[in-house]
This record gives sequence, C-alpha cells and structure tokens, in this order.
Amino acid sequence: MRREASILHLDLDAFFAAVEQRDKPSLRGRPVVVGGVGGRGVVATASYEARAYGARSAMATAEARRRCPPGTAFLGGRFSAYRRTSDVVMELLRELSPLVEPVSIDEAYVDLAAGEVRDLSVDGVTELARGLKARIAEATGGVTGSVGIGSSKLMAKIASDLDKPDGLVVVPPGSELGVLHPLPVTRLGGVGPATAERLHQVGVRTVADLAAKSLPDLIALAGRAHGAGLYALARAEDDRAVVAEREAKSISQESTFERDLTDLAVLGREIDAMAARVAGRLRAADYSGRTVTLKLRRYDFTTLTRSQTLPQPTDDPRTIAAIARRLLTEAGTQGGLRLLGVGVSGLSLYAQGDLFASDEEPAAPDEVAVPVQPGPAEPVLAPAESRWWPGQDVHHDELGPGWVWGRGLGRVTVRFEGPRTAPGPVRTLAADDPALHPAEPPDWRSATIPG
DNA sequence: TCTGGGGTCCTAGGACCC
DNA sequence: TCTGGGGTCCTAGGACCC
Repeated sequence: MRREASILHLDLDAFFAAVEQRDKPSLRGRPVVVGGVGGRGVVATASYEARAYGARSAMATAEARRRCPPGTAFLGGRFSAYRRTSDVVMELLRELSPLVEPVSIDEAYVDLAAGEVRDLSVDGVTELARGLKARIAEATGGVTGSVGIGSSKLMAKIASDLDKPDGLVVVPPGSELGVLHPLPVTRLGGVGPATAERLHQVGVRTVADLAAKSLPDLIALAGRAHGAGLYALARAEDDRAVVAEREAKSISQESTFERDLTDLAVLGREIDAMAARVAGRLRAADYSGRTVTLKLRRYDFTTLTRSQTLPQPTDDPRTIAAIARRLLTEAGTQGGLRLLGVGVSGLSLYAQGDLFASDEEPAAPDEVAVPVQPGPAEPVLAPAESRWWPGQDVHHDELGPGWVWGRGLGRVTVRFEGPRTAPGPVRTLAADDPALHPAEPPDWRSATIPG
C-alpha cells in the first residue's frame, strides 16, 4: 500500500456490447447479448439493457434468450473490432504512464507514479481521470469506462467497481479500510464460489468479518498461499506491482461440439486441426514447449486432462497432434465427449524445434506422424448459410455495408447501416447471393476533418 | 437447449536424486 | 537390515479470472 493514490484501474463498460452498439446504430438503447450463439453457447457480455432482463456473463445463451424480449440482438463476437478499439484505449493509458498492465482486452492497471504525473493528490488524480474518460469516449466513438484510483491494485480495482457504469472513484489514502470492510467478501479477487461457500460456513460475509479471522484459521480454510493472501487483503495490505509485460506460460485451443462426439477418427481430425492452430500460434510468437496437454470434457461435464512432457521443446503440429491423439486413445471416449482441447506449456523462446521438425523426424516414440487435415464442421446449417453468423460485417455490391441479423431457410437477413449512419433498413437475401460478401469491421472514427 | 474459451496459480503425490 | 530429509520434476485436478 502506497502513501499516494497512484494506481489506476480502468474497466470498460459492457465492452463487447458497447462496441456493437457503436457500430450498429439500430441497437443503441436496446438489449444486446454477445457470446456463443450455438446451442451450447454462453454469454460473454450483456448490454445494460439486457442485464435489466436478467442476462448475465457466463449464463447459457439459451437461458438469456428465454429471459430477454423479442428483438434482443444475440450476436457472435467480432474480436478484431474489439481488439482495434482496445488498442486505442491502451494507447491513451500509455500517455499517462509507460507502466500499463493490460489484464484483458477491456481492463488495465496504470502506475501513475512511474510516469510524468506531477500531482498525485486526490484532486490531481481525479482531474486526470476526468480527462482520461473524456478522451476514451471521444477516441472510441462513445465507449465508456469506469475508473478507480487507489494506493494499491486491490483498492484501484475495488474503486472502479463501486460506481459502474461510467464511474470515477478515488479512494483517498488512509480511508482504505473504511471502504473495504463493509463490502461482501466476494468482491475480493480470488474469492470465487468455492471459497465464498467455505467462508460463509464460518460466518464470514463481509471483508470486516474476514479481517476478524486469524491467519491459521484462514490457512486451514483456504490453503497456505490463498489463506495468507486473504489475510493480507482483508487488511488492505497489497504490494503487487504493476507489470507491463508477462511471458506466456502456455498456449492452448479448445472447442465444444454442437453434439457429443465418440468417433475416434472424427475426434482425431479435431485434434489435428487444434494442434495446427496451437503450433501456428507458437511459431508466430517464436515459442516452443515441452509439455503437450489434452483436455477433455465428457457428456456429463466431468473434465480431465492428460499430459506428456518431451525431452526437447517442440512447435511441430504433427508432434503435438500425435501425442494428443495417443492421450485420447488412452483416455477413451466412452459416453461421448462434449469438448476437446490441445495445449502446450513449458514454453521457451527460440528453442530448437525448427531444427528437429524435419519430415523424417518421428513424431512421437510410439506413433507415426499423422498429416494435418482440416477439422470437420458439424453440418448444422446448409453450406451457404454457414458462411454467415449474427453480428457479422458484410458488404453488398448494390446495397452497401451492413451486418447480419440472422440466417436460416436458405436466406440471410442483413441490416444496412454503419457506425456513422442513421439506423438502416433490413433486407432478406438469398444465403448464396453472389453480391453479398463478408467484410472488415467498419471504421467508427469520424471522417477526415473538412477543410 | 443448462454450463465458452483462454489463461494463471496452487496443491498434492510419486519418482528420483543426493 | 523397519525406514531421513530435502529438492526437483512430472502429472492431475481444482479454483479463479476476464
């Protein structure tokens, strides 16, 4: 804990949904749900309008559909659009200080003491945050963020959560315990459902209740590291540094199937496709890794992992696939699998994987290398329809830019509008209309300054 | 038509080594 | 031949976060 409130936490409000409402004028002020749109999808982000009906992050999309009224937009994610907007925000943060720690695409810490900020008084950082929020809204075309500033990461994060959305809270140094102690323990990072349940069983509901427990009690309850962490957080003791760059520890891909799969040949091709993507990401980042992990989730949602560690790191898709295939054969597919995942950990930079990934190199001690084939798509939609998904950016040769509202029965419904137009008209087209093409996300920035 | 995808960190037991 | 004490690596699972 510092003497000054010099750590800032920014959390963009309902970020994915906010970007969708910015780019799709007809959705402004209306409920929007972004996430998996298939039968087994879950909600990534619900707009505040959708939250009013009970839609929440991590809820099954099917449940959100039940709760929200007709006309609610259910959209798959447009990650390149979110990434572009996030990059603009992160650059604004780096203008405050070079020490910026992105936590996720919509969240970051800034160490204001590491930059040029002169005035770290409560009034000074409040003024700074006002300016930041205005610049974010201006540069992103109206996306808002909630800002918290405090004497530690803990307090900055707590503060940004106190007044959502579009909030600004500074916790003056010295007032930490007054802010912290009345809050429910579940507001502390690291207290999830399991820990919360155990704490409730011993009568702990607020952070003040937690602070009354002894260190040995908390270690008995939550384990050595976690218990000691809770003991410190309850006292607002937090010296975690803002860290700009973190080395990756693992890279993985996983996929939940529309229907449970049992066939080893089909699952093997899924593994090949995932191994190819993991290897591609490893190579793009100049990483290779020694441990290959297969993750599987059975029909009954039980989840298990099987792994093997190699003597040398690899980034070779055939090696990764061959190991994962063998681990799958050993684990079995009885009853059906709803999810498969392939990951590589034990990463090192610039390892010798390339030197050894020659064609004659055996892929694994007891298995012949298998060629990588494209994964099979579950035939849920007709081929022409499966090109399109709700929320997708498209362009029509005559009708111009727009986005997909829905598809089915050989047709696709498109709304023709963009970030800087009025709400546009809807047209239903043939799913195989040759004039309709997938498009890049539209540019939300205002046109070049006239003159 | 309950329950995504990509991560991090921690714990615990067994193998193995000195 | 009744029995240590660490330390590290590997594997598996679980909790948690966004």
